[in-house]
Amino acid sequence: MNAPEDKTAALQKRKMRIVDAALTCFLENGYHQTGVRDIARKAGISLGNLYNHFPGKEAVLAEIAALDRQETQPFLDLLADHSQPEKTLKRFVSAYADYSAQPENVVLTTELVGESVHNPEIAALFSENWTSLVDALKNLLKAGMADGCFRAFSDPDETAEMIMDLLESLGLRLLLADGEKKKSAAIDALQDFIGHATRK
Amino acid sequence: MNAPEDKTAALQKRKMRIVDAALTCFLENGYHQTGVRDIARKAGISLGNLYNHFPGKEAVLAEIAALDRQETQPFLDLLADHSQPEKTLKRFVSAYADYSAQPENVVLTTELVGESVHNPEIAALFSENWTSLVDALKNLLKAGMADGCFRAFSDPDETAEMIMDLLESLGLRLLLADGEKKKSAAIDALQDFIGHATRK
DNA sequence: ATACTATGAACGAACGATCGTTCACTCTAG
DNA sequence: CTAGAGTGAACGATCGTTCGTTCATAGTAT
Repeated sequence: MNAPEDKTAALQKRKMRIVDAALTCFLENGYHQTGVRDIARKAGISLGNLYNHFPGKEAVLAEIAALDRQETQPFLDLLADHSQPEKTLKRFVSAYADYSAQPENVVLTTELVGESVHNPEIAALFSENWTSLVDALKNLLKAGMADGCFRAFSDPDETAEMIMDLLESLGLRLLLADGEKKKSAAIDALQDFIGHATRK
Repeated sequence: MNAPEDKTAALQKRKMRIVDAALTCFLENGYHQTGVRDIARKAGISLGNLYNHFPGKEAVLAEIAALDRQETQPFLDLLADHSQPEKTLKRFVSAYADYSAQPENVVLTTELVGESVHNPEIAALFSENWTSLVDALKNLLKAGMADGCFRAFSDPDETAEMIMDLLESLGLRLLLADGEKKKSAAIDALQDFIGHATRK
């Protein structure tokens, strides 16, 4: 076979296998309840070999948190469209609510937040994703203020953060209620609530 | 000394000492990072004696979650005043925001939520507190709709849950931002946001 | 082509620490 | 005398990490 890029690609594949396995474990049992052996077993590799790819357990979590950044890109793209701020906001809310309503995303976020409270390194990674979304949303709100389709927010940044809070909380609320019937009603109510809070 | 109520009272004191110690540990390092030995040491008792008062580590957390219910009582009282719903809502938001902005409350809630995701028993206790607050708030919103100071919410229950979400999220946001200057601005923006979302 | 060496992925036993829990025991108040 | 609060050693399990080893492959000198 050919050059070393074949090898490094294979290595990346292995790393991904480990990350996927770890993610599954963390979602099922939580970060602290998951042992390194659990991850290795689910990834189909040996315990020792895991340490050839990651310096330790926390590094695997950090990799997961870092990969999460890629997931936010589509939403950043969505928010970049300032031509019709009100429509863009509605579409963003709808899209992010769908994303946030997926149990796996809720559980991962919960795990990451819980770890962030006691672990600055994870907190930094987590805050990066958060800030980029809040910034993009804030800019959309400002654009909407400028062309008059939103009311004049005294603090667009805080407003953006509160809208993001509502979106993130939605998923957790649906998860802990575990009644399936509520999802669409909750999203409707959310659109309505944000609509009234932002209109002139 | 006198009757057995003296003894049971002393026992309760001990239990509280343990609960307090456990709470401190959980807040500092998280539930899973705290060992039973840490709790016993901080409570000033022996390891074995802790098991004379609690059947195990999880029971201590459950006790903390249960005690949390007492903290919500003042807010339930506050929300029971339906004479001027708009004023009551503002006062509730202000009071709960202050409560929620205290780091210890944020961290405890975070810990409890994180545990609830993987532990139905804790989830049940947590959901009890949550539901009582949401119900009281929902009733206030309905009263406000009836006498015309709020708009007609299509789903008052969802609205109440979203307002609670905003209040709970506020504390976490302030904690993770760890900039001290933002608190009053965040609360102002929150009042403004909720005000616009609920007015006619 | 053939032998030798170097590389590093892969492995699982083993390490020391710590986990939650149990237990046999002492001490003390009623 | 007795009930039970209080003690800390000890248990078996599991934790994250390290270690010595094997082995397939790549490169190189012959």
